Amino acid sequence: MSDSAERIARRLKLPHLRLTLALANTGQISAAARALNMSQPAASRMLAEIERLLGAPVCVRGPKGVELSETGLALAERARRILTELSEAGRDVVEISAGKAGTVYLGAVTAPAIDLVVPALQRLKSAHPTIEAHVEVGTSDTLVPRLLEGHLDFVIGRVPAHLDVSAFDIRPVQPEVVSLLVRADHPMAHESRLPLAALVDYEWVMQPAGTPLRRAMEYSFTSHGLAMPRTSLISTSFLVLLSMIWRSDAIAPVAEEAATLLAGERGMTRAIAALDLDERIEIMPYAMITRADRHLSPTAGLFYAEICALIERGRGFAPHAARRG
DNA sequence: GTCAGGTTCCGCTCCGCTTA
DNA sequence: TAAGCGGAGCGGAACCTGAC
Repeated sequence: MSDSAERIARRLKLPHLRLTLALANTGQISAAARALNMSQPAASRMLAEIERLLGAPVCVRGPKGVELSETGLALAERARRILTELSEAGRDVVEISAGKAGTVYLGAVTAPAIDLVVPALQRLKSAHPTIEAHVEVGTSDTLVPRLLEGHLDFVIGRVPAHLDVSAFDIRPVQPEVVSLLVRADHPMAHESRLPLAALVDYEWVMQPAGTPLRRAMEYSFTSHGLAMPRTSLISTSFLVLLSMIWRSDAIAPVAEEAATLLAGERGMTRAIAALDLDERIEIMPYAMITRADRHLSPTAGLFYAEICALIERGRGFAPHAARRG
């Protein structure tokens, strides 16, 4: 490390980082000051001190507020990570000193949320009754950025193509299989070994373009030389999807686990059925994803290990699994 | 001219260090 | 251990700047 970098590292304080981050979030010195419970002049002085220390402007002053400079943006990004780490450290200390499991924040795409997260929580609850899981279910495009921002401990999903995979520890699980849901009295509900070609004239409920499930369906149709069927509704909401197929002849592709939960032999409803396709449609494998530069909290580690154990026992990791160190 | 937002100046309080 | 000193941090008031 150079002398000037060493000098900056030695003199930069946590309030400096908090202010830089607050400036990034609010775009105003006065608003940042309010957010940090300090006066605006004090924040202004602290900002000048940071700029003196760095030897570069942190932000560009304007009549309606401030805009972070390149230096400011870089510092704010570091500040976000450092303050998140500190918050995580606090959580670790509380959990360890209390001698009990605390809270885990995780994200999952639909299938593993049903098939892995819920059973893992049930198993952990017997040994750790105080454990609490905050589960965000969504698409990988929304979940993985939240992992990077420090809002989630880990994600069960896929790393979006635009993100650098070296930022993550990735442990692939086996591929997801697609099921097609319809209402129970749908004209095709009782047909067996249906070819895709028999379904192209119906309306479909799809996930947004670019999502793995949508791409798997697009690939299946085009590989059979079929045109994509008419999409009447695009939604990531499972409830909206169910409402649509329940009220119409629409067909909705979902993860097999979700279909089993709803329409399986011991499923939750008799109003929904899964079509019997004559082929197996697979989505690219999802994975256990953690941030490469961050250790899991004790509780998150416990949850992660329980899910891995479930996978090992019941399903198995994909052959090319990359084990965490 | 008015308003919103930032800077500067001044004084107060708190805290750590030094010294008797 | 207590008193004195100096620096850091903060708030209030006044002032500056640019947009409308």
